[in-house]
Amino acid sequence: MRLFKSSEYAIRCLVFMAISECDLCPVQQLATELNIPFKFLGRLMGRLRAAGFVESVRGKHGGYRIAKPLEKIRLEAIIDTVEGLDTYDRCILGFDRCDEENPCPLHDFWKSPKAGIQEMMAQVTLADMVQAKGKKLS
Amino acid sequence: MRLFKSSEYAIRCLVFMAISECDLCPVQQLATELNIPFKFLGRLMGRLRAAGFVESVRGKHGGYRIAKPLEKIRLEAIIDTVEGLDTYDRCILGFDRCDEENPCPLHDFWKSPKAGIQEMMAQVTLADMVQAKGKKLS
DNA sequence: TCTATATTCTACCCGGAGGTAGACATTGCG
DNA sequence: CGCAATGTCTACCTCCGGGTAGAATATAGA
Repeated sequence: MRLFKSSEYAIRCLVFMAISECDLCPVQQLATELNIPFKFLGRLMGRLRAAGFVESVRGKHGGYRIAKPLEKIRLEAIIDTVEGLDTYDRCILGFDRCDEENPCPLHDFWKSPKAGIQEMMAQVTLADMVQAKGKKLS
Repeated sequence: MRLFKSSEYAIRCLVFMAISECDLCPVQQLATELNIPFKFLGRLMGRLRAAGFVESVRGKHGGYRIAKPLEKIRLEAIIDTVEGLDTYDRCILGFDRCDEENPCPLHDFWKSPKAGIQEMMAQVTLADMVQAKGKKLS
């Protein structure tokens, strides 16, 4: 079980920006502080911008800032934007049509753990992550 | 959250063999019945054999059969053999040292879902899967 | 206006999981 | 023996997530 590297990066950047004193964070700063490849992060931030999580200011002294209230940015939404949610709502054996009528051998055993993951992702917001006791970002 | 294709294949094959009337299952039969690439499955079965889950008989009328009591084959062990367990016991943000002393922003939220997955994998055995109400294998 | 610092866009490379092909080894059976 | 059916081994191909490089564009400030 692991997120895509891109999702990890996105979450760490959003938490960093939420905590940061600065208003605008240039990609260079995020990349350096969080130890993320600069060019790669540039593209990722563009996608977070397109999705409405952040807004950008171009040119000198530009950068990114969070564009919504922290409570309105759910973990689920971040992951959905970056990598999609389909892998978190599928049969653990990969079957397209695995349901109560025609379940795979792991269907019942997988139900509860899967629900746990989904519930967590649906409830936790950026505000929760910022208020959490842990702030390790690199 | 998803298993490697190889893990899905391994689980489906083991359940199929456990259910099957036949003693020996040739790879060709498994590949056809379960719709798995033949050559690919050949290699995978070799690894399941090396790990002791199945044993093989070469030559005409050969094939594979399960080599241990079904109750002694845990889901955890299958997955460990095929893809390793490290991705199921790590920080969800990918940090090497993320613990109670120095937790990441998701550490506390991730604890319970992660434990749910690990517990499920550690408890479910091949016998459980065979007895489950669901037997969808393709 | 010019320059430095930004974002943004496009093209390419790398490694690993999944998949394919073919040769080789082993064995039952006519 | 000789053939057919099987497992076993090695080499290669494909796709995609991750990562790199460079040019184009925008803008604050001297």
